This record gives sequence, structure tokens and C-alpha cells, in this order.
Amino acid sequence: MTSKPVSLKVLAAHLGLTVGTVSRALNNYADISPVTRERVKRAADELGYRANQNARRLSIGNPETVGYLMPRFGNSIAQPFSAQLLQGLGEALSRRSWDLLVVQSDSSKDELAHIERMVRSGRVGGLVISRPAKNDARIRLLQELKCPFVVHGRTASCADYAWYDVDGEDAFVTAVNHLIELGHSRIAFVGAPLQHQFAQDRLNGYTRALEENGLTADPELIQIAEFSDDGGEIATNMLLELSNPPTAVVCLSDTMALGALAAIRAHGLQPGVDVSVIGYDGLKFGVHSNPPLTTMAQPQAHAGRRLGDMLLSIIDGDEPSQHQELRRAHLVRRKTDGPLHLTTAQTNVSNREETT
Amino acid sequence: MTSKPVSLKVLAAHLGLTVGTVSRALNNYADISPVTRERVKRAADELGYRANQNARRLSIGNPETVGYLMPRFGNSIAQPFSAQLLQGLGEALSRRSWDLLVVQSDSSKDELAHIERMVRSGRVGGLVISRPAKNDARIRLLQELKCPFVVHGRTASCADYAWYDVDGEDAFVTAVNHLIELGHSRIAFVGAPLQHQFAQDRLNGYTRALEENGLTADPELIQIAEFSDDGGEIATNMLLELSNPPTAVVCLSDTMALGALAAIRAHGLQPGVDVSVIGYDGLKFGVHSNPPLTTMAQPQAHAGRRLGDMLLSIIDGDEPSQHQELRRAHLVRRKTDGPLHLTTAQTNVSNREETT
DNA sequence: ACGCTAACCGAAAGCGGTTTCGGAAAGCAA
DNA sequence: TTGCTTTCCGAAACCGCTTTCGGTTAGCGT
Repeated sequence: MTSKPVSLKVLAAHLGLTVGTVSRALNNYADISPVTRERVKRAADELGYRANQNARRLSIGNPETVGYLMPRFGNSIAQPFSAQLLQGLGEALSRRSWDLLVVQSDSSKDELAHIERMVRSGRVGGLVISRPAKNDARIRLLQELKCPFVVHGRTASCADYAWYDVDGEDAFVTAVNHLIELGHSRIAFVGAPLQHQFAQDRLNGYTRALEENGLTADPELIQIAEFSDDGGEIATNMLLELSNPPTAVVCLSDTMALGALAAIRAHGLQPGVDVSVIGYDGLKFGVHSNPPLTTMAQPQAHAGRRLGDMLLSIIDGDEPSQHQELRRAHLVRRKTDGPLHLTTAQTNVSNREETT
Repeated sequence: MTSKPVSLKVLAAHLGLTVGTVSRALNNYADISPVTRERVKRAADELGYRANQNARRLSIGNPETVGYLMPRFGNSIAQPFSAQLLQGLGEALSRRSWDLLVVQSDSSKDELAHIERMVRSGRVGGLVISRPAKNDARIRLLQELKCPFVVHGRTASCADYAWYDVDGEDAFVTAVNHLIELGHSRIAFVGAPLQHQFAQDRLNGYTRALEENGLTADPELIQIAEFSDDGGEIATNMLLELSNPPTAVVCLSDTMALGALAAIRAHGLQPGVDVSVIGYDGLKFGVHSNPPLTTMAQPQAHAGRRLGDMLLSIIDGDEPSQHQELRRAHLVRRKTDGPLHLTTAQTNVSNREETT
């Protein structure tokens, strides 16, 4: 279907030169006279010549491409991050005119197979993965394949690979501290299964902050559910129906926090006055929730760009361990954090309503 | 850095065969005896052999890759669709083990340059673009390059290329009709600049529905602003401060609708009772807005998959015009559409407040 | 005039596969 | 045994580009 592009051969013939000469001319070799160099270049873009990249990359032995493993997402409300991250990655790569390949897999098993195929077949020169599991098989695989990679997030043993992460533990420490300063002491944690490292990190921050303030972490107040708004709602329902419900809850993500708000409202309670909630992510949508969601916002803007630059450096030969970047999230107060309102929260426990 | 992968040559040497034989064995040629075929395959995956794709694709003259042009997004709140769409595209492509390249550009000019480079350099065998402008230069370029492509969305003259779109005009007709059935007659349109075809389509639906109901479209009631929540808020503020404000407003997107809700609340009015609003997109977040947003939901789930399949078919030789798919959006009623409340809406006009 | 260096380009060998073609060995019929 | 297919594999060309290596020509000093 596609019209045949002009090759180096026809360009050379057109010029009465050999392919080698033309190639060197286009690549600014010193052994080509300035006049023929210009002549070649003029002819090249008159004929619309573009070097075939498959051929070129085969020849130079460099795929000039990196892969991005899309995180598999359930029914998460939004992945606004993916887009931003891809954009940043693309920026970093385009400065060298490298390409960005996105890869996705259904199961974690064929994700590994995918990775192996990608790197063994020379399709990518590096990979960026995100949301590592606690003992992520992908990381081990990439290490033994000796394939450069960076990870968005990090695991417990992250000493010898490159990563960019925002400190979830720290974030939840400040979130909980903030709630304690507001007078709360029964603070709950709404989380998701702990196979993902970030889920564990944030839980750790929660418990650490409690301990540091001399509060004992009540196991009842730790609710694990599906990583979605529905999960957040279910978990929060459980919490509110406890005999001694929390007066504040920190949520693993803004998405889960939205579910928490729904649950609270459904119980006839008022988020931010009867029970406070703090989310995590800093989704812009949070401005429009009911009421606007207080959250720990992560500096997401430059993640992709940084990740891309790091990966490129490593491919250039840098030691992966030199490229580790930890950012902090910051509290953005909107309307769901408020001072303790003991009476209201403790009385309206038995309301059970349904959200639409 | 990467450890050298085993090539066909070493595999052949290891087996005491020639590369040609090994290649044919792996590709199930009939002129290879079953026993050596199996022997070769066993050895191949024992040694972890993977055909170098650059070499392979160069040889077969097929990039086996399609590109996705990421829509440039300004400060739009989120691109939740991109992720889903990429996922669908990936699915379609992976069934043939084709690759997906994402491309993005800062300006529309180097987007064209990008495209030309991509196809001329044989990096991609096809392209998918989205959100076409009214007379999209990319489409013309791709046509003259004779490069297979599909577009997500469509322009006015869409007869001779392939596209997948949901009928924005129809959607806004049903939205406006719904509002009229609820008793509204002063219905406003909050939109964005009309260079994008979808913005025009939806406006057309708005005006058409008005006409079909014997209502005259009041130019005052058509507000064009930036394509974002802030834009929606600004536009709605203008509307509410009219001497004869609307009692309902349809918004170009859910994101803009969220801004509209904010403006309405800031005027001390109640969305869904004092002034109705209907968005477009069907964002899941709409459930959590204040109040939950009524919207025209588009069937987004399969877009990527369909687009991918279409593109592959066209690359296989199908006529592009055979692959045109128009889907309909459907109304999902939440809480921002309600019957006409004349009194309240007409009196609270002069409130001016600020949102945070 | 000679020799020597520098400037410039052609030739050719890869890169790692695919695919066509031809020929040797094996099978079968006569 | 001869002759003729099959079966199976090796040889080699090719995909389009890069890069090294020589060799020719021009320019220079003497």
C-alpha cells in the first residue's frame, strides 16, 4: 500500500555516487568534500530521502528504542499519570530521536515473557517499568538479562538499580501528623492488597506516624480492599460500622478516597467535619469532589522526563545506582480535613444507606 | 551493557547447520525434515534464541509496527482515555505481535515532520491519529504518503479514510431533547474553540436540537472557552451573569462540566435543580462530583481495539472507506439534570463568589 | 621534475535475518 | 541396475544502511 520510499541506492544512483559515499556525506564524515556533502544533502531532501531505521539500527547495532511497560489497570478511575509520564518519556527520548514502545500484557506471566522477547530480540535498548511488586520478578529478570532499566517506584531492596519514586511513607507520616494536629486520634487506613510496594510503603508511614505520636495502631482501623473507588467505599463502610469508628481516614489513593467520601456521605456524615479524609496522588479531579478532597500531592510533572533521562544515561554506561531519585509529596488542603468533631461522629454510627 | 544475544549464526554453528536451514526450520518451512525442525526448535529455546527484529523486519520489508500520535494536551484535567485506547490498540496488535510506537510532538508543525519521518524511514506501517482538526493536515499528509491510517474521530469530509467515532452531534441532540422534555427552553452551550471537529459536531447537535424543537438559538447562550474545567467555569460564569440566564447548560466535555458545576455552586445556585447541566464523555469520576454529573457517555471500551483491527485490515489491503464505524453515546442520568425551576434560577443572578 | 602527503571517493565487508535456487542423497518404479 | 521424483539441506543473494580500508587524484614543497 505504502509507496516505496527512496533508498540510499537510488539516491546514490541519482547523484552518480556510491551508497557508501552518500551515507558518509549525510552523516557528516570528514572525508567527504564540503561541496559534495551539500550536494548530497540537497538531493536527499529534494527526493524526500529518509534512512530506513530498521536497516540503520541493524547496522549500528542499536535499537534506539526503549520500552514502557504499561501498568495493568483494573477499573481504576483514571490513569492521568500514564499520559503525563508517556509525554515526559517521549520528550526525553526525542531529544536523541529514540523511539518509545509501549508494551502491555494481560497476565504477569506473559509480561515476563514479553520482556524477555523484547530485549533478546533487540527491539529495545532499555525498559521502564512502574509500580513494582514487593519482590518484583521483572526486576530480577532484567538484571539477569543485563538490560538497562529504570523503575517508577521502588522496592525494599532498591540499592542496585535505578529508580524514581516519591516517598509514600513520608507522605503518610505527614498526612497522619496533620490529622493528629487537628485533634484526631482514631485514624484509619484505607488501603489495597500489599503486593505492590507502594501500598506497603504508605501503610508503613501510617503506622510509623501513629507510633511516633504514642498512638497504638488499632488493627480494626486498617482496611484493605480493592484498589478502586468502590474498594474505598466498601472499606470505609466497614470502618464506619465499627463499634468505635474512626474520626479520620487516610486513603491509599485519591481514587479510593473518593469512595470513602461516598461512604461517609451515605452514612449521613459530613466528610471534613464529621470524619476527615486525606487522599494521595493530587489528582486534579479532587478539586471537584464533594467536598473537594484534601490530598498528598506528588510532583508528577517531571517523572517521565527524569525517568527517560536516567535510562538514557544508564544505557550510555552510567551505574544504575547513581540514578536514584526520591521526591516528596506535599499536603494540599482542600475541604476534607477538619478538626475533631467527636459527638457527631460517634453517634451516627448505625446509619446505613446506599449510594447510587 | 546488554549481554550479546545469540544470533542465528551461532545457533546454526551450534547445530552444525547453516543459517538458512535454521531460519527455515524455525519458520516451519515444508522443506525441513520434522526431526531437524524439532531439533532446531529445541536448541533455539535452550539457548534462548530470539530473532533480531530489526534484521527480520528489514529482510521481510515490513516494520510490523504502528504508531499512535498522542494528542497534545494542554492543561486538560486528564486523559483517561489515552490509557484505555492504548490498551485496546496494544491488544489488537499483540495478536500479530506487532509493536506499538507512541509519538508526540510539541507543535503541530513538527508533528507533521514527525509523521513524514516515521513513515518514510519505515519505522511504522500505519498510524492512528485522534481528534482531527477541521481540515486536518495530518490526514492530507498521510494520504499523499499513501500510508495506512485510521482516525479516532472524523472530519467533515471523511468519505475516503477509515475512522472510528462516536456521534457527537447525535449525542447533543439527545442531551438537548432531554433537557427540553424536562421543561427547559433557555439552554446554553459551553464549548471550546471550534478548530477541533468534535467541538463543531457537538455544537451542531446543540443548534439542531433547538431548531427541531422550534426554539431559536440565542447567540448569547453559546459560550466558547478554553477546553478545561477552568474554561467551563469561566464560560458558565458568563452565562449566569446574563440578564436572562439559562436554566440548563450542555457542556462539551465532562471536564468542562465540572467547571460549570463549580460556577453554578459559586453563584449560590444548585446544579440539577436551579440549573441543569449535562456533560459529555461519561468519565467515571462524574459519579463523585458535586452533585454527580449527568452525562452523555461514549462507549469508550472498545475504541482502541477496533481502531487497531481496522488499521491492520487496511494494511492488509482493505479499502479504508470500508472501515468506518460510528457509535452512539447514551445518556446516563445522575443528579445534575432536573426539571425547570424558573423562580430560583431567575432571581439569584447577581451573586458573585469565588471558588478556591 | 620528483616524491609525499592530504583530500576525496569507491569497493566491500559486515549487521542478522529471509528466501530462492540448485544439488546431493534417498526413495521409488521400471 | 537405471532413471526419475521427492526429500532435505547448503549456498548465495538480498533487505538498506554503516564503516573500514585502499587507492586515485590533486596539491605541495624542493
